[in-house]
Amino acid sequence: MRSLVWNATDLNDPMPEISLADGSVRAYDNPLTIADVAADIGPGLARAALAGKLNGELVDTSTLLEDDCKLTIITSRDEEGLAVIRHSTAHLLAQAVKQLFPRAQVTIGPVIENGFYYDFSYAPGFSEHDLAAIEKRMMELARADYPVERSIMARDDAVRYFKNQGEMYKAEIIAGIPQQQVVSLYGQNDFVDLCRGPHVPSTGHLRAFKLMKIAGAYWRGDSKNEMLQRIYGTAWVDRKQLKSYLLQLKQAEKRDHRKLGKQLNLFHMQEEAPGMVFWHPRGWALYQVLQQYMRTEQHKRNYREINTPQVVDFSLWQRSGHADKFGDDMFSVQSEGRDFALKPMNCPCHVQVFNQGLKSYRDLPLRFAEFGSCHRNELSGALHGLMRVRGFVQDDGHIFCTEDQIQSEVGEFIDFLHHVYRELGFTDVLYRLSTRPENRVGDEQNWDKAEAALAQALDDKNLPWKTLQGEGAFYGPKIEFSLQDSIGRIWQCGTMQVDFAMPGRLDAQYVAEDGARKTPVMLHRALLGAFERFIGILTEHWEGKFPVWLAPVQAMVMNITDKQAKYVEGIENNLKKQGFRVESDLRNEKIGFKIREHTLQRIPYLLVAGEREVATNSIAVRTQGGENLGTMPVEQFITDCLGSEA
RNA sequence: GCCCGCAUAGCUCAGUCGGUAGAGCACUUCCUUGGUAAGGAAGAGGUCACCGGUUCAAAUCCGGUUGUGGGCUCCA
Repeated sequence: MRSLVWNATDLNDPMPEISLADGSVRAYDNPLTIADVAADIGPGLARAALAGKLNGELVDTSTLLEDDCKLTIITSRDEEGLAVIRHSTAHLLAQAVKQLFPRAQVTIGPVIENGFYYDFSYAPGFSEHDLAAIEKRMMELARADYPVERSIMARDDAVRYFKNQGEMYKAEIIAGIPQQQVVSLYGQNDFVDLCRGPHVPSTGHLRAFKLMKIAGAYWRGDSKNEMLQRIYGTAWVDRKQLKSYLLQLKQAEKRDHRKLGKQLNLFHMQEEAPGMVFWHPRGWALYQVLQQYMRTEQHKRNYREINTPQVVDFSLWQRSGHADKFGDDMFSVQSEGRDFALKPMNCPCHVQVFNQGLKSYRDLPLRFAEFGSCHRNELSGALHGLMRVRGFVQDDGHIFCTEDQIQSEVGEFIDFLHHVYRELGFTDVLYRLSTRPENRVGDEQNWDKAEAALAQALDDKNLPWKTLQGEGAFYGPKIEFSLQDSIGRIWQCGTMQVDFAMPGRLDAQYVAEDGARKTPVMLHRALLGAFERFIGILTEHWEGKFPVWLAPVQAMVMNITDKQAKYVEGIENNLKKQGFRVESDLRNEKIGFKIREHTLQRIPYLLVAGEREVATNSIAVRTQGGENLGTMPVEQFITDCLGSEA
C-alpha cells in the first residue's frame, strides 16, 4: 500500500482517490478498507475509528474503497460514532442474552436517546434480577474484543438461516423485505444478527454501558400481539460520560413533581381515589392563581366563560360519537333507571349552550371557555402522578366560527398560547400536527381542509413542526403543543383541533348572510390542557421555586423572640388585606431554624422582625436564594418585591 | 389492560438465616427567648398495604388483591 499526496495533474489515475473531511485528498494504488485509510493516517485514528461516512452514508470500517470517494472517519467524538456504539451495545446485549438464555429469541434492538433497547421473546420472562448477570456477561464479551464481521445473504437464504436457528421473529422481519434484496448480517464470535449496520470493528470498543430496566413491549407495537421482554440500556463513549449521565438522572429525580408535591405539601393521592388528586392548601393556592390568571387572559381575548353539568345522560355521548369510541373509558352513574356518565369532556355540552337561541353569522366567532371538570377511566397502567389522572380540569374552550374564520382563529390562538407559556416560563415547545386516524367521522374533503388549515397556521408562524400520522382525534386533526418533564418525557399540554363533524351531529346551526341555515365549524382548544398535568410540569420546570406571582406562599413573616409576635401578626394581616399570600411563623424556634425550613419550602421572601425592626417599623427581607435585601418598611417591600399584581 | 419492580411510624429509610420491629426528622410536653440553613431533654407513635397459604413460629417464604414506580398499549 502506498499513499500519495494528491497531485492535481493526475486526473486519469485509476487509483482510488479519497477526499477526507479536512479537505485533503489521498490516492492509493489498490483498493483498501476504511480501516486501512485510518491506519495510514495514524495509529491513533486506527484505534479510534468506529465507522466511516462514505459519500454521506454511514458504513463499517471494513468497507472496501474501490472508487474515488468522499470519506469521513467516524470516531467516538462524532454523534454518529456514539450511535454506532449504542447500536453495537444492543447487539452485545443480545449476544449475552443468547448465551445465558439459549431459548430466548431475538427481535429488534434500536438506538434510542441516551442508549438502546433490545426486545426478546422469552416465555419464562426475565426479571430485573437477571440484569446483573447479563451485564456481567456483556462486560466479558466486550473484554474479549471479538471482531464484528459483516456478511451478506440473499433474502430467502436469510429467512431459512434464521428459521433453522429457531429465530422466528427475525425470519418474519426478513420475510417482509423485498425478495430480490440482499440482507446484511453481523457476526461476533458465536452470535449472528440481521442488521443494516454499521457496527464497531470489534466488541472491545464498547466500554461504558449499563442495563437500566426491563419492560414489556408488544411485538410490532401492537397490543393484540404477544408481549415481548424489552431490556433498556444506556451506553456512552467512556466511563466518565456514563457516570455523569447517571448522576444527571439522579438529580432530575429531585425535581420529580410527585416528590416535590409531598415535600412542599401541595397535594396527595390515595388508594381510595386512584388517579385523582387531593389538593392541599398550598397546592390549591397555586391552582387558583393559575386558574385566575387564565380567566383574566381569556377574558381579554373575548372568551365567554360558561359552566356545564358533571353528570350527563349517556344519550348525549351517543349522539356526539364519544360513547362509541370511548364508552368503556367513561365512568357511568346509574340513577332512577337512567344511565348517566360523568362527563369525560366538555365539547358536547358547549354545543348545547350554543344551540340555545338562534345564532347569526354576526355572532361568530363565538368563543366559549370553561374550566371543565372531566373524568376518564384511564387504564390503570397509564396513570402517572399529576401527569395522567382520572379526574382533571381542562382550561377548555370551543370557538364556533365559519370556515373563513378558521385561519385567523388558529393564528390568534397560537399567539395566545405563546404569550401564556412565556409568562409561565416555557420557551421550549414541541409542535406536532396529528392527522386523520383510521377510525374517524366526517368526510374526506373536510379532513383535507382541516389538516391544511392547521399546517398553514403553523407555517404562518414559522414554527418547527412534525406530523404524527394518524394520531388525530376521531372528529378532526389537531395541533399538539407539548412540554417535557424533568427526565425528558413529552406531555401534550396545549391543543388546537378543527372539527367539521360534531356541530353537525349535534345540530348546531347559525343563520348566514343569505338567510340560509349553516353548520358552524368548531375549534376545540386548550392552552394548559389539564391544570393537574400543567402544574406537574410547572413544578418540575421551576423545581418548586415558583416565581413570586405563582408561589403558593409569597412571604413568610417570622419573629426573633416572643416579644415581636404581635408585630409580626400585624405585618401578616396587613399584607393579607392587600391580597398577598403570606403566612407567619411564631414558633419558639431560633431564627436559623425557621429560615432553613422556609427556604427548603421554597418560599420566595422571608421577612424577619426582631427588636430593631419593631423599633423602626420595618422588616428584614431575605430571598429564597439566601440574598439579604436589608431592612425596609412593608410598603417598600411590596413595591420592590411583590409588585402590584395582588 | 399487559411486562418487570416496589409497599415497614406522619416523612425518609434500616431490619442478616423465618424467632412478635428500629433510626433520623416531624409530632407532644418541658427547658431555652436565641439575629438569618437544624439549641437541649423527655414522651408518645406501627394488625410491617390487604386477603389467604406453608410453618411450632411469617415484616421476612408462596399465591392472590389493591395501590404505586419504570416501560408497552391507550389518551376524546
